[in-house]
Amino acid sequence: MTEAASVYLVDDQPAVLKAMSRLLQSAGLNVVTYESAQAFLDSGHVGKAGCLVLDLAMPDMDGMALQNRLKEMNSDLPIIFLTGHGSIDTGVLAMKLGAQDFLTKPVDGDKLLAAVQAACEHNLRCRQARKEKQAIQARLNSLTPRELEVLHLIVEGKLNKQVAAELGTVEKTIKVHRAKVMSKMDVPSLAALIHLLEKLKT
Amino acid sequence: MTEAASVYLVDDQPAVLKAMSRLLQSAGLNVVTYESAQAFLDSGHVGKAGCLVLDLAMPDMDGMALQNRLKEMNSDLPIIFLTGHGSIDTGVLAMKLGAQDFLTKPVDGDKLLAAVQAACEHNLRCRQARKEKQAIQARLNSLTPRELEVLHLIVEGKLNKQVAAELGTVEKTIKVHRAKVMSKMDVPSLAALIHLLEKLKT
DNA sequence: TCAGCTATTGGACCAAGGTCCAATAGCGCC
DNA sequence: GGCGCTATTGGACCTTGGTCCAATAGCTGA
Repeated sequence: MTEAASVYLVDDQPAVLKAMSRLLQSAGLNVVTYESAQAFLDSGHVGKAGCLVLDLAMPDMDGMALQNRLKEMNSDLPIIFLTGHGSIDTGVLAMKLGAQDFLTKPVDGDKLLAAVQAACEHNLRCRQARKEKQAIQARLNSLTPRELEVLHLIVEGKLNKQVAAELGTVEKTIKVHRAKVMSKMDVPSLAALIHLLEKLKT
Repeated sequence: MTEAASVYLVDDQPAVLKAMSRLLQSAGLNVVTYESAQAFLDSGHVGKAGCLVLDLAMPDMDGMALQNRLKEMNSDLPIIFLTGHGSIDTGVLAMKLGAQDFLTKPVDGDKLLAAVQAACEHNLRCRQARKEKQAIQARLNSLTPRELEVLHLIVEGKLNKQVAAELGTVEKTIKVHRAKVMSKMDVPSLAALIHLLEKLKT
């Protein structure tokens, strides 16, 4: 049904990767490992389901830098940071920037698993919400510019005649556009249309 | 216009209170100080505008405990934690539980001021949103049970006749209830009504 | 150039919503 | 018992929305 979630492990120390990989796999999780942030970015797994377990301190691109990159890319992959010598400030900053969790090495297996679980669930919800939004957006994109104008005014609660006045045309024309909008957006009622657009906002 | 925001300082060390108080006041902020979490709770300032600057380690009730209490009380006062010897874990935990910020002592004056500014702005938005919700809720509460039933079905996009069938009555009756609903909720259109209820959800 | 999409409009007609006035019935409170 | 609120219903009437069929005009890509 839904795409299987994976845990993407990024750490510059192969030994750490190996150990954590074993831990997560023994809990029945799919694991993919990378030895650098760039390697993960290049892998094309950015938009996939699951979560990221990320070492904070790495050469070239460190964990926070990757977090920023992902943010720019509008990714919704939750990030669990791991750090050996992080400070309170970096931990707090990472959380403020939207990290899912921030754990210290040596990591407690149970904590990591719990964090990964929570992250995957969160990601699942995000992905579903995103999918839903995309479906709605696709329908919106199928509207002609004129239909879009009419849509906006209708959703604002304007009457057909008011819309007509605002757009410099007559009510009959608006009726046609309105019917087209309802049909293209695939909604049976004004209420459903508004609910649909509200979902897009959040 | 809007209630003046204050910074509520809680620390068990009077010297720290005094120093921070001076710092914040010199930036033009209203400051109120407390030497214990309980003292703040007793002060009745929980629902007021502003933000809380809270020492983490205190006898009796510590900072996190106060945070939990406020959460239970459904407060939207943002909390900025201060700590002398906090760990990464506590910092991350506090942020996960919704803290506005988590700073280490000795605190950098600029950082604290910036955090307080951000917190106050956040609080202002929260308070406005809450106020709006309360106003809507008040209108909802003025509806009779029957009107509420009708409201829900209408917002789902049902036709008057469908609502009537569902409630075991006739369309005429629903029209009356519907008119009452629109009047009591003070909206000019179905669209506005739905928008109003959507605001309540978030 | 022609087909297709878009925007526009007209007319007719039906369904649905909104608004008057008016009336009945149950229920709790003074 | 009477008053007020709530729920209910009827009828008349108007406005709005939705749906047919039909037609014109501009613009664009094949």
